[in-house]
Amino acid sequence: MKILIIEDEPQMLENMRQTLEREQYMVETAADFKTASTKIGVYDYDCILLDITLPDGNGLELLKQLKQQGKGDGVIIVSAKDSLDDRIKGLNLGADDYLPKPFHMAELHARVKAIVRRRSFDGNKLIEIGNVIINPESRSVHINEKEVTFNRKEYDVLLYMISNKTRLVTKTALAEHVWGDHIDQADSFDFIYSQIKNVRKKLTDATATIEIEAVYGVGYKLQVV
Amino acid sequence: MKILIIEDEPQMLENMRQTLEREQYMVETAADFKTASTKIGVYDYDCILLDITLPDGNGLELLKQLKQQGKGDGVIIVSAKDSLDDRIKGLNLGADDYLPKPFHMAELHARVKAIVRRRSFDGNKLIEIGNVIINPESRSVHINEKEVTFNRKEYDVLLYMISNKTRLVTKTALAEHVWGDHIDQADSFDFIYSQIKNVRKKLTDATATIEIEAVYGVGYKLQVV
DNA sequence: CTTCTATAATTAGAATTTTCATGGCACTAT
DNA sequence: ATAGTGCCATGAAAATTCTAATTATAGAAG
Repeated sequence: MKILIIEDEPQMLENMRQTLEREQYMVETAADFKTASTKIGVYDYDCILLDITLPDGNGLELLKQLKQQGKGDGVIIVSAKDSLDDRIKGLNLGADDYLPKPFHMAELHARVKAIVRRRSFDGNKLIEIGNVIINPESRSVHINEKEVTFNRKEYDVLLYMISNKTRLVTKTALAEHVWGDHIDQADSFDFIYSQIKNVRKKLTDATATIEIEAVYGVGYKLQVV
Repeated sequence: MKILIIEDEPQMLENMRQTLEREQYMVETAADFKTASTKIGVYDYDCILLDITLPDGNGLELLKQLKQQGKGDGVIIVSAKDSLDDRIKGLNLGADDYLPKPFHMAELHARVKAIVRRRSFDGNKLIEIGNVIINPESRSVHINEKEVTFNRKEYDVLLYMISNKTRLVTKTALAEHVWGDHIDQADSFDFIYSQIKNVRKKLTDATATIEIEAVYGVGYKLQVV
């Protein structure tokens, strides 16, 4: 279950991220209009949390754009100004829900849950590539019918790679998604190398039919062999 | 067994809470439409006591909404105005029972008990995993044909783990279901560790064929051995 | 085409940090 | 008083990051 949070206030963003990550959602973030737009262009999200006031544009504008691209499903508008006007505008533009700030984190969780459930009744879907099967609900990985245990970061890395199929995954994307706020300014990606190594080992040890291939200078790509 | 009381009159609310807590129910409360809606979005309740007159909306409206979400089971409407009209409306909307104010607390207890028993698979049935058998109605646990006594929290933990079979249970989920809103920001999960410790001890002392396995960094999982 | 160079990636193992288990104690509500 | 529960201190275990040495890669220079 993949969620994009678009929010420019760092503290707020972090709270939201933590709340949702605790519930095992895959969270990605964007702090401005532009990054949000590009991310949505590349990935599909099950739910998008959209702050209206962004440094480089208006959230409603973005929503309009998304609707045109057919990517505007599962959008929850988050806004400081609970003006009836904005609310109506947002819902008219096709937002699925409207959440006025300030709100309790439980409230956030509730709204997201509602949207996600409404959109997909497949709480129990398995992700399968090659002979690798992931069950997100139990956080378990099966390779060749056998269960293989991955610890947290390893699992996150694998899941992220797999959910991007054979698309190229940049190291920054990987870092941002799996490590979140921990990255300061891409000083070094050593911690990624470590985890990639472990994941690869576990994959080959279990003779998986997928492998993680490095793309020099950019990142990694999944390869089905 | 988790119950939500939706009631805006503080004194009444307190009375109801005390009555039901005495009977070992896990009680949560909401004083208005909005918080009620939020809570139901996040948690699952075995029974919902719904006052019709709320400060920020009509209880029947909430019921309608719940039914649409598929969360409208086990609802008992509590209302001061015993108008035939409201009663019929409520039951037509799919409420399971209707309790006119004023009522005796014993009456409340009886109705709740009836609903809980009627609707749940746990009402009369036994839950069995490995050599562990739980009778939810009497809150008793049998392991290897022998009765083992679990304290309230211990029992709740065990029941929640078992009702999730071998699914992964995150610590937040456990906290929410067993401790309810007692925890605000879950800075530490020490209270979970304590109870897990006790439950494990009782399980192994009685040579149960199930065990609670920690999933590092995430939560717990039940294992049948 | 080959060699060179700077940068990137891999790897193993050490160091650190996080998470979990456990026993005992203190508080609370019977 | 007594049992249940949460809190704390401690230690153990596991996961993650860091370090440093090694190898691979792309592109420039010869």
